[in-house]
Amino acid sequence: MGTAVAEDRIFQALADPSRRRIFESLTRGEAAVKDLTARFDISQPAISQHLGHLKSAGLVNRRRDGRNVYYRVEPRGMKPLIDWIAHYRAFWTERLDRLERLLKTIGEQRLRGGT
Amino acid sequence: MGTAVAEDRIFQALADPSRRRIFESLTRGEAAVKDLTARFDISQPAISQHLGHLKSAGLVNRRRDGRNVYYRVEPRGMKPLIDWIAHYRAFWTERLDRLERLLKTIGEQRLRGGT
DNA sequence: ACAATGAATAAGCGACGACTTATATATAGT
DNA sequence: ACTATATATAAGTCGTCGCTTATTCATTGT
Repeated sequence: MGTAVAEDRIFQALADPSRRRIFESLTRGEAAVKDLTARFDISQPAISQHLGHLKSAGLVNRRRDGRNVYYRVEPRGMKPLIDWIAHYRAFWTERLDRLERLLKTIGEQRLRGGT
Repeated sequence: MGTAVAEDRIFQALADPSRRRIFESLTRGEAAVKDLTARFDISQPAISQHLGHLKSAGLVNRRRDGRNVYYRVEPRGMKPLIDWIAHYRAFWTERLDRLERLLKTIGEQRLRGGT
């Protein structure tokens, strides 16, 4: 029953706005903790904790360089999320197509003076 | 600064495992609250609350039929999430491609007896 | 009008999570 | 060895969240 899956940690990691902003910031390039601390208005420990969550979710990687620790996005980290969505992609597109057809049909009926 | 965006509610809605299971269940077809209450091991109010969250996140719709209230997935609801991911798609694919090339290169080096 | 069924809301509780400050660890430079 | 800088961890606080039970609202049938 305790089937904790990959998308679990990812959704949780990205659910917090501050953490998502940090993550988005990292997509624009590798950054050290001090950089992020300067960029955002929360304490350095808070930044480190967020990075810890992102890391254990597989979304970022660490690299040490002297006193600095640089974090960068792990591109493969997003895969489980993409897969989760893709699992229902057929559903989404099918439904969206059906909706478009429906709206089109209704539009045509209205033009013809139908209900 | 309080820029609460669409993906905010979506990520939050999908972050909870129970709620995500309910949502996934709905992707397999429309269902009434009583159906979901029978399907899952949590109380009816809990189900209704989860559905409320999913609804206000734009992920599901309501339809009343007599005493029953049927919920169904709103296909367009996923769009903000897909867009959010797609916004970095160039990033992901670029990085993934580079990674693949790198791994390939390393593999070739190893075959040639390199480090 | 009444009873029965289905769903939503109210209120409260316990756990978890996102912060904080304080402290520990690691590295660099003198 | 000492000091300064960068990061991580510890401990505690406060709000939020997911759940429960109790109740209310809505609809149907007799």
